[in-house]
This record gives sequence, structure tokens and C-alpha cells, in this order.
Amino acid sequence: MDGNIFEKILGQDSLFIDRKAFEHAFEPSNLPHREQEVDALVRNLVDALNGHIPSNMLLYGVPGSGKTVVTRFVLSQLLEKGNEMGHPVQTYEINCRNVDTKYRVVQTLASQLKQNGDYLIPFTGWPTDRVLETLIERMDRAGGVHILVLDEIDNLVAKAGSDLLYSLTNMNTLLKNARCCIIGISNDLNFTQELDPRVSSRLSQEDVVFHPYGAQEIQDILQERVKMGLKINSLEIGVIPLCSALAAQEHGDARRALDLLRISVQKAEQRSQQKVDPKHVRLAQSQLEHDQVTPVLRTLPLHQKLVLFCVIINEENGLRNISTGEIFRTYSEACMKINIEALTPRRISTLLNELDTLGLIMARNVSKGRGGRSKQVNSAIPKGIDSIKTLSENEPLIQEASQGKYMLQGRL
DNA sequence: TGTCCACTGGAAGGGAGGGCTT
DNA sequence: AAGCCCTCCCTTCCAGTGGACA
Repeated sequence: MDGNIFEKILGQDSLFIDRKAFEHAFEPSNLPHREQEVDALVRNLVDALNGHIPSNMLLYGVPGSGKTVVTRFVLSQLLEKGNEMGHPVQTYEINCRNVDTKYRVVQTLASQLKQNGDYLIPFTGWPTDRVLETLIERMDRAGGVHILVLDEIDNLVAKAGSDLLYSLTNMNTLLKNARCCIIGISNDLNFTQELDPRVSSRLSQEDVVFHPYGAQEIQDILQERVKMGLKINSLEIGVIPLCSALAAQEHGDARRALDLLRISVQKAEQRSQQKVDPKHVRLAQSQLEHDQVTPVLRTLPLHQKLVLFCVIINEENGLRNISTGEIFRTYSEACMKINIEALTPRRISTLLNELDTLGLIMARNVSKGRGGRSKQVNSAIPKGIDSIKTLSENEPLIQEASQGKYMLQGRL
């Protein structure tokens, strides 16, 4: 072979000028169509600079509607101004999807305030109250205004209840030398209904709703990023509208649009083409679907995989709208075949709900009169993904069960 | 109109596994 | 080592239920 294998690709002209412009973590200096929301945050948070405590806020909106990016943008400006004016402001951002228990949230916050000589708080072990006390001590020591951003806060409430939020919203009464303010970010508009009323009144002193972006608005966002990130004239007409339209279908998710565009450009580059055309967008769309689903499939726990596997097997045999009972029977049989103990029907019901939340199945409750009440389940995995193969990877038991799928088919 | 099916989903709690404190 | 605390996964128990059917 001539030359180094990297040379060919390295030497290739890229259509990107700055790939970062399309990354999720990118923080643009201009946020089109979010002026009102920025304004709402600024009007509230300005209190931190006046020596007052800003109201707690709740930001609502579908994924990719700019909640996090707007918050980060405003907070970075606030930090800057705070430093300039000599009003110390501390900000914390916690994603409650990853950090989803009372203990862990408090531990994460307190750890961020750790200084030399402070205890290292273990990730489990201490009584939560003690961690909370430590947090309050450290906040007081740091002084100033502390702004806690709890992203995907609905997740936290679903798993850990209102207890933590009660403690957090109560902190101002315990702090002597510092003040704190909470910004909750939620994808779910109805989540305050699950909160303790005392908590919800304290937490949602100010609500800001982020409406989903429309196709036209997404186009504007893309245009902006294209200016920064791509060479001039690298897109065929129609690429941006197509990306926007596809993303608008996905509940107006701007992140999705950026991903689509970024991958489309990569697809064109891989084919050594000078311009991105709508064909590349279609390719990107199917890759995105694939990339979203397969890691989820791979990392499901064994029983979760088995349940999903049973849904798929049934579907491959032409059955739609499968009931919980049917799934449970297929599942029990599969467990028997691979010689593991089956979980209870109650547990399977929960697992089905979880699969539904993950978007891997569509489950709806229906009543068939005397036939009883049950779920109707269908797979929601995009076509073109070999789900059984993916489920079987590194999972010999599933492989074994899938080899017996014709036996399973027999009883259906 | 009431019955009754096949579940649903809440509540409580067990127990294993991680870790800390005394 | 014994006694806690916290989380995760799971079971057991059970009241509740939408709607076809007698």
C-alpha cells in the first residue's frame, strides 16, 4: 500500500469549518426565537446581582426546545457580571436523569464545593441529612448566591418524590451567609401535579414555557449554525428545509435537526461529494434512528431484553396488539427453555411500562369487556434494525432463546 | 343493570449489595 | 464486628376498573 492509511482522509477537503457549531454542548452567542425566554430568566436572576434572592423557577418544554441552552447562556452572563460587580454567584447544573436520588443530588452539590481539607463525601453510606448539613455548611462558607439548575427535574420527582425538593427549597431558612435559588427544567408540563403542594408553590414561583420550535424557526437556527460551521455553498437547496421538517415532526426538537444536518454533511464527505443533498439527509435520518436505538437495546437488563424479545417474536409471527398475558406466557416459556427463573406478572407489567417509556414498544391500556383489561403492545423499533441480533449480542441466553423461536412460535 | 374477566398499578416490604461509623 | 444508611430489584397483596355480555 502506498503511504500512510490516514493520509487519504486527512488530505481530504472538509465541508466543515467548525464542527463544534453542530455539537449539543455548543453554546451559541445568539439564540434565535428565544428572546422572551432569555428575558424572563434575566429579569428574575438580576436579583442575584442586587443582593436579593431570585425566585425559584420552573422551565418547561419538549426536548430540544432550548431550555438548557438558554439557561446556560443566561447563567454564564450572570457569572461574568457577578464577578465584574464583586457579587459572588455560584452555579450548579445537575442532570437528574443521571443523578436521580436525594442522596446523590445533595452529594454532588456538596462535592462541587469541596475545598482542600474537606471530607470526601462517599457516593453512598452517610445519612442523607448529614450530607445536607455539609452542603449547607459549605454554601455558607462560600457565601453569595447559589443557583442550582436541576435539569430533567421530573425524573427526580418520579423516582425520589418531593422530599429532596422540599429540603432544597427550604435551604434559605437554614443558610446564614448565603442564599440559594433553584431552577428546575422539565420536559413534562404536568409534573407539578405530582409534587407536594408546599413544594410546588415554592418551586414554581416563576414558570417559563418553552414552546416547541416550528419548522421555520428550526430553519433559522440551522442557518445560523451553517454560517459558523460550514463552507459557503456546501448545501443543495432543500437540505435545510428537509432537516427542519423532519425535526419539526419530532416535536420541534432543534437538537435533532442539528444532528441530522451534521450527519448529512458527514455522509456527503464520506462519498467525496462537494455538496450535501437531500439524499444524504435521508441517510442521516436512518442512521440516527439506528444509533439511538441500538445502544439502548444492547444495555437492557436480561429480563427486559427477554420481554422485548417476546414482543418481537410474536410480531414476527404476524401477531399485533399482543396482550400482557400473551407476553407473559411467551416469556415464561422462554425462561423455562433457557433454564432461568421467570419474574412475576406484576414485575413484567412494570418492565413493559419501562420499555414503553424508552420508546421501544407502544403499549396502551384497553378493555376487552369480559375479556378483561390489559395492555395492547406493539414493537416501536424502527424497521431496518435487526433487533433480535442486537439483543443477542453478548447475551448467550438470548441467543439460546432465539434459537428456540420456532418452538415458541408453536404455542402461539 | 349487574357481573365478571384479566389485568393494572399502588403500597409495603424483603433482601442483596454498596458503603460508613463506632 | 455489629449496627447503620441508601439503592436497586423484586415479590406479595390487593383494591380498582372499562366495557362486552348475560
